[in-house]
Amino acid sequence: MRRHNSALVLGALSTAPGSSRAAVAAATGLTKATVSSLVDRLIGAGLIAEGEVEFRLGPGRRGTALHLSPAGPHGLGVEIGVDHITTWLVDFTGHVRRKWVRPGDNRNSAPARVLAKVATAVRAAATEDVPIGGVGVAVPGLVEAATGTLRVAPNLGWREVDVRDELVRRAALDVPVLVGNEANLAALAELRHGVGGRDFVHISGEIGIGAGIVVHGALFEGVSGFGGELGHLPVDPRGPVCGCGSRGCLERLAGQDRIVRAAGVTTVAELLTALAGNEKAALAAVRTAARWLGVALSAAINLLDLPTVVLGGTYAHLEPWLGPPLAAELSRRVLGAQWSPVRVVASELGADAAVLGAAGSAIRAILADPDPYVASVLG
Amino acid sequence: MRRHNSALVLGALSTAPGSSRAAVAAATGLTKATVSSLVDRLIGAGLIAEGEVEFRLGPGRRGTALHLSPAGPHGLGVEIGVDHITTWLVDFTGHVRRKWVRPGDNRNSAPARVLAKVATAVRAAATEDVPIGGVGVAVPGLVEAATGTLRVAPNLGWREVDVRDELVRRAALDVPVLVGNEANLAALAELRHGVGGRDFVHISGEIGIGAGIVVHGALFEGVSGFGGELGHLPVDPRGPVCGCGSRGCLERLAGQDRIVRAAGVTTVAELLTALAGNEKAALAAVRTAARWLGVALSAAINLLDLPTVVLGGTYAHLEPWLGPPLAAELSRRVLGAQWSPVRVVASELGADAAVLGAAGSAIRAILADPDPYVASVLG
DNA sequence: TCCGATAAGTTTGATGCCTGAACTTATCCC
DNA sequence: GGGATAAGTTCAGGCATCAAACTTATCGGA
Repeated sequence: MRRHNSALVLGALSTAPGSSRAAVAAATGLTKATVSSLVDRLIGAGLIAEGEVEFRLGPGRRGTALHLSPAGPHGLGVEIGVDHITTWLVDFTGHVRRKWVRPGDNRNSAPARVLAKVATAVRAAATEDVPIGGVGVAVPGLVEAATGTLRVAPNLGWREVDVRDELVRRAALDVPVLVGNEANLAALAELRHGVGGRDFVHISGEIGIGAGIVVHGALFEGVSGFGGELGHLPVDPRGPVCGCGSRGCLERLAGQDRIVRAAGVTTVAELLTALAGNEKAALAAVRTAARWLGVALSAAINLLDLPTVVLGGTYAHLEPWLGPPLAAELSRRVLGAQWSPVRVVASELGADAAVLGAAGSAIRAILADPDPYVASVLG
Repeated sequence: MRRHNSALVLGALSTAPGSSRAAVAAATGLTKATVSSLVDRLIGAGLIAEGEVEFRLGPGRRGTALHLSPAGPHGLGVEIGVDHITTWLVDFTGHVRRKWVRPGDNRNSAPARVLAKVATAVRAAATEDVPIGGVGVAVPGLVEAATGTLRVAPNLGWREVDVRDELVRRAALDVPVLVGNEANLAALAELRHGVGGRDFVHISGEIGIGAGIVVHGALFEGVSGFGGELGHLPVDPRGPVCGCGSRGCLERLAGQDRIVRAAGVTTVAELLTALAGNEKAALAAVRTAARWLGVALSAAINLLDLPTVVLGGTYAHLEPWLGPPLAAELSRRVLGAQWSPVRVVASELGADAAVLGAAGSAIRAILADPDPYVASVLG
């Protein structure tokens, strides 16, 4: 009961920072008295801090602004990439406090070896003089959310790795560890820091194409956590064979590799230069990819009824060329488009969305249920 | 608090009817004392009834079985079809108490006219000597769940009809009225009475192809309630033009009409005869439809990570021929299939799943939050 | 400058629900 | 018949919420 209401209060302050106790009471439907006592407890645990006195015209006492405390529990985000391990320390309000990057070829290393490095990175971050509320780990593969097990990560060449348990053991952690798919966590970052609102599909195209689906402000992970595999939607049933065994997967037709090659260049940077120079092959390559993306996304939107598509990763940079034809394709293929047209926007988060989301997932867990953390602080 | 726990108790009895108070306490994590007092209240409101004394070996007092009361609030389900209005009265335990059917061509009638007939049917049902807990209305079109507004129903030729308000006004109802898409409500019926478990896509193919998505035992309706439009997934981007303005929609390639025509017959009955007689054209037509269905469903499953496909409506009858090639297509195209193969099963509910689900949605609302009903009974 | 009006935040007593423990009831088995 | 076991009830205690009264802070007009 108090547990639930504490989360309500934190939620109100998260969406409307700087609210007074009275404003929080109004927003949550609780009484001022209840909010007062909950806020006292949350301040005691270091989750909330008081700020300036409110500025407002007219009569009446001014409220004291409340906000999530920058000294509250920090989230530690880890991204295990193909050629790097990136670690970000993010404070309770969402600001990035510190960043580490360890380059290295993880593709050709045994999982145990890489996880040992991750554990070292986590232990190093834990020596910072701030409380750690949880660790989030982003992995480029299928993750079983409930257990934190990585089923398969094609680009790492990993299979059946119990990332959570391994990490808890090696880093001797006493805080929650959450493991998630890269694309899903990037979508979480978009939800917290981005422009997608509370309902969207976030597409992140690096080597593969992943999607994170956010509905009513919550990540939709599917039944066992394998949801959002947009890259393997069959968009051209008679199309080229894919590594997954199927045919005509989106990844083959609109993936970064395909676009770059069709444009007659070798890197994304070159592609962008070519596009800026209005080179025909590049423009056509992007337009074709947009069409295929449109087919896959219209499937997703007809099923899930989402108002917004956020282009992340490499696609964010291609948005000026990719966005309009994609939007056109969607307006043609989405059944409900005439009532609520689908918005296509570019993410502003860049390539680091996944680490940011990983750190954010740890913070989000505390926001959603602060009691365990509060209890651990207050004893 | 009590509100939430009352729902917990009802939920436990709904999944395990005949449990004793002690068993409910164990299942919910509440204490025996709490369960006792909650059960007293729910019996007083007529939601729960005591049954026989438990039969069990060994020492100790026997518990008294509890179950949802058949005299509890009934759900009234209405289906507004193209050529009929069907009304079912279903008791709190899920048993059908009475059925009414009013044939009539609703396709060529003004919504007001049809809704007047629906209101008459509802008032007639309300004269039965049982308490009505709510009304559910199934409509073949896009429904905005929050407001109960029908945005468009192509087969009825309706647009922008405020079904809920109209019906409340005309039938002078003082109980909740829920309006939902036919396919979504059919999926709810499958959840309550069917073989799909707690996570599945339910496909109902009549004139169009609709899908209801159930995840973690709850209907997934999307952001505004327009989800599950499987029929308009683009499965063959270069395929035939569809009435919706897109190209290669599933409905065109695997809809009932298409299968029947491709088989060289004119009705579903003839199709089934032809299949039973091993006629080549019929077998081929169904096999082709299965392939296209597989493409659309693999999109759905890659996105949503669902373990089961339930074939409803006409497809249920075709399952012996449709199921195996569909399952094969899915195992090829679904990325997670190697870890958790997708199960394809035929629904056993027949054509009436939507009405049943509509009635069930009213009952479900009370199970999920019995307090308003309890308060209305106990005053 | 003082005082009434307004609004934020706190204190206090009452209420309602859950809990744990003791108690009653019912049944088996020796 | 009595001990053991288990269901269900009673009762005192605790905790969170709430409404209402109260305190604090600020404005604006007399």
